[in-house]
Amino acid sequence: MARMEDRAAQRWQEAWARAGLTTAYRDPDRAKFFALIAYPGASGFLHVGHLRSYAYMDALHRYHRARGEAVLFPFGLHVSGIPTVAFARRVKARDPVIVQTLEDAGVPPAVWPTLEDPAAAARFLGEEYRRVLRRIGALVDERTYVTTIDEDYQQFVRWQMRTLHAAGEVVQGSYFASVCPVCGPLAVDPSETDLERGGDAEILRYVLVPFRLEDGRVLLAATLRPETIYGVTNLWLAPGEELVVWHHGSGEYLVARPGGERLVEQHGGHLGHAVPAAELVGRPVRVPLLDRPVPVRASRLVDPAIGTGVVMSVPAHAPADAAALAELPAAEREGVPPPIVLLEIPSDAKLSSAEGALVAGEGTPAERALRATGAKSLADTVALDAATERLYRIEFVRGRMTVPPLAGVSVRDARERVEQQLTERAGALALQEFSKPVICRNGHAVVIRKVTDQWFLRYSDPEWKARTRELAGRIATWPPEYGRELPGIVEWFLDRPCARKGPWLGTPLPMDPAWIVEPIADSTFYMAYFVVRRFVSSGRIAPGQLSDAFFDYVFRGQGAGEPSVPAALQEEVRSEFLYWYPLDINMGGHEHKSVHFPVFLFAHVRLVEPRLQPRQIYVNGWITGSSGAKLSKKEVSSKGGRIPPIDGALERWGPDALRLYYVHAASPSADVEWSSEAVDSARARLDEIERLVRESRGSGAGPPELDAWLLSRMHRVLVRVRAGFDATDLRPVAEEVYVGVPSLLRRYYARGGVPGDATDRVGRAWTLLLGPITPHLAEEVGAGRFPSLVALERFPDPADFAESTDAETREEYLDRVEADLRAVQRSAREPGASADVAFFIAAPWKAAVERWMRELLARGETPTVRAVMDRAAQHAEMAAARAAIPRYVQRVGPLLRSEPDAGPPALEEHDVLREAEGYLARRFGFTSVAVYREEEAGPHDPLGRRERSRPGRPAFYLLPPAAGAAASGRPPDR
RNA sequence: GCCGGGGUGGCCGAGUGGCCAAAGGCGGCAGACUCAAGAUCUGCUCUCGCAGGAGUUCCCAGGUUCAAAUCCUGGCCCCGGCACCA
Repeated sequence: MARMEDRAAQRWQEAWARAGLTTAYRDPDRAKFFALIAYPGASGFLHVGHLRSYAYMDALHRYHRARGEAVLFPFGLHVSGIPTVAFARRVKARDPVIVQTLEDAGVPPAVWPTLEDPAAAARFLGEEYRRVLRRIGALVDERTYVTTIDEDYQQFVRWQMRTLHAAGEVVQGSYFASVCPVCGPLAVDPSETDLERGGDAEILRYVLVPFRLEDGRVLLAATLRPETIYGVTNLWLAPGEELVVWHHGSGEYLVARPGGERLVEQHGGHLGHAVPAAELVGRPVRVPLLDRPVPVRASRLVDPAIGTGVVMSVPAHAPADAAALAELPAAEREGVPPPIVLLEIPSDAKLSSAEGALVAGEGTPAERALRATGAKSLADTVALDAATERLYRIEFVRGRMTVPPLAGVSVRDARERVEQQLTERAGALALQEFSKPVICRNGHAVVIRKVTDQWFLRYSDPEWKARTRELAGRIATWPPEYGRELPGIVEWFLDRPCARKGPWLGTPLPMDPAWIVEPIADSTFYMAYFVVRRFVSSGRIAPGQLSDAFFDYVFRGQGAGEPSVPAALQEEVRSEFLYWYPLDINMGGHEHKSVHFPVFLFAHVRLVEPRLQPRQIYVNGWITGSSGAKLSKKEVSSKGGRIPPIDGALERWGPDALRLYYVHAASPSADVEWSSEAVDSARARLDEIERLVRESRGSGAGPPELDAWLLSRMHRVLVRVRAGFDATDLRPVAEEVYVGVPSLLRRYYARGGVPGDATDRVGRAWTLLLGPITPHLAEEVGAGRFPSLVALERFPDPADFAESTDAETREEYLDRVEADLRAVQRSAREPGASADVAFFIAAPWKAAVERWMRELLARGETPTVRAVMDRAAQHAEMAAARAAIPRYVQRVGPLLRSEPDAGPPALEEHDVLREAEGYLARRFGFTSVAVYREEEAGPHDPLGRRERSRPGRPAFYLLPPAAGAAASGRPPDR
């Protein structure tokens, strides 16, 4: 069945394409809507998670089209950088995970070898993505399709880089890049597309402090806390370690070999002969800045692979140093000065209880931390690491220096100052290092190398930044919180490398073609290029004609344009650009919040005039796996995976159930854990809706008041649906269209309505409402009801459906009555067993009394019995009720406060209930329904229930069935 | 530490002063339909109550108010980013 439906879906998709919906056109008489999804990267096959944003975006485009706007929904593929190269490499290696996805996607093994070439893989994946988008019914403009390695796109990127360069925003400087000494530069990235492991490594920045031996050679100690120089009591080397001499300038530095190699990468120089640690242990070195002698000692705490293999010992503040000293034989401890406390936590610092426990008690901070965490020796690595991490953190955030030159200075500031002094006066150096080993795909250790001619985009440029921050502060965002964050992100944005050297896909940097423009930098302004691309793909402009002059003219209105392009054509492109721009929405996942979206704003600020700046950024959540993490390839698999691959999902549920699921599952910016069950239920809901829409056609005639109610409610549905779409908030839209309307119709039928003119009108409008989110279903149920395609129809207008306050008031009143009946039935011993009901409509005086009481409340007075009675005395018609008023005032008084001040409904309760008798009998299984006015109900109300009646809330008396009839327990039915 | 969010019923998730014991969904229970199952439909799903009511709830503790999930103060905890740090 699913397969059949899938075929039907395909038929509609073809019909849309034939109707020209996959080609945008400009219409100067109409408003336009231009919105897109941030380029997906071509790293493999799409899975069900990727389609969420497309479902959203397509629904928005379809809505805007139905509102009569010209829409442009472009699609292109980002293949720059490493992911596509990595994909091709994994195909070549026949990586089992990749092989599985190839099989799932139905790619015949004969094709696999062609995917071993990155450019071919990129083209292949692009076609694959387009096929999937068609299959879910997304109406993307076919002529915009482009990949970032197409010749015309590269022309565009070259223009962009040259323009930024000319504006002084592309500069060269030095940079520490991650490099495999064998394979070349690569990206250290958690996705590890290029790495075997270590993708989550961070780059640490050590300060290398020179400690001079009496013979002039220097031990270079690596530290992350240079301010602790004031507390150094000795140096540590690893026992048995072999140091090497690093010759740099005129100096001879002693360091462990791994650190020496890093130093050569980052500072040059060369490594000389080896020096055993044993030769150095016991000798004195001088602490720079302080010129104080301290001894060298050996301890197993030192890992020669980390830093320089030379460690400053600060036993007062480093738990590990304290533990190491304690392990030293007494003889060796001789000559090591006592711990020096160099900072303290001010007594008035606000500490959490955990922090307080760590720094409480006697002894040095390190001793206290050891005590608090229970770390006994260097062997307790877990406890020791905890002690170190927690103490460092508290001291850094809260600590104040106590040693003379810096007394009172915060540790944060002291660190900066000490580093500066060490660098200027003592010749300290910096060393960058990964926090954990990083291994490339070919098994080599990755290093950090200093690159002196790195190309940067100068995002720190104050003028550029200021203008971008201004845009960031006013651009619309979804969710709105992101808009509050965005200016800060822009503010802190640093210069970014914008090109790399390496075997990557992308555009050579025009100023220096040995460099490839980096993947973030080549996709900041491409939204504009989509407009031009439509002329290239239709053959009207050749890639070779896309000169700088052409782009200057089209995007910036500068110069005379490209001579080889006819002026009229060039003018057409320019108008087209000015028509579609500014971009209405750029939509992308969280991962774009701190990089892509900011640089997208930067680029626009620099390249186009203010009126063309983008209007909205839309951050959508992910579909996540069971752990809440992004879907992994392992989870998405036909074999053993919990989540079906895309084609499988489309076959199983059809495109619309998926689309509804995406839109309805959660707030768009929230992550949602994938749930097949939820898609099942979306599927079931659509089946029910299809039935209801089909049933809505008929020739019956229902009660006219009921029809009025239905149409009036539909009016409100339309108002809310349009508001939701206009605010790009689709979840409430889905709520109305897929939950609200069905329950509306069900209620209509239950109340005695029949398919006829009213339901037909609702059915037609509803079909149109279904269009944006579930377009295939809309076409199915719309066939024969509309002249051609539903997708070509105008969105329904609330004005087409008359509001009727009377009708709605009446139904609300009945709702209220039903709720009361149910409440009583619920609390009764035998629920649902009532046989007869008698209603008592409140006497008219009650409405007057309630009105008076409200007036008193409104004046801030308490509605006392006396006040009401005084007033009643002036009204002759109230005389008969005098005895009942006090009790009524007392009962109703407290209730009025919490009830809305709407007053009693404007309707004739008696008539409404009489008309609803049949309905209530069916609904509650009553054998008879009677309605009386309170003042004439005496004989029918042996228990005096009629007194309970209030205006708008009739009292009633439920009569249990006669003993014999009770057993039947006739259930309610519609 | 800074910036931005957040803590709601078995679960997900709406809700920012008053028909809120709190939408909707999921899950659960009961019934209708069915030979049966599924689907669908109806009702219920904090506690108590043989009459439409009462009690106690929206992380915790205070406060403002006639009225607080919603506002204020303090606390605990969680998430994202940056910074910082092993």
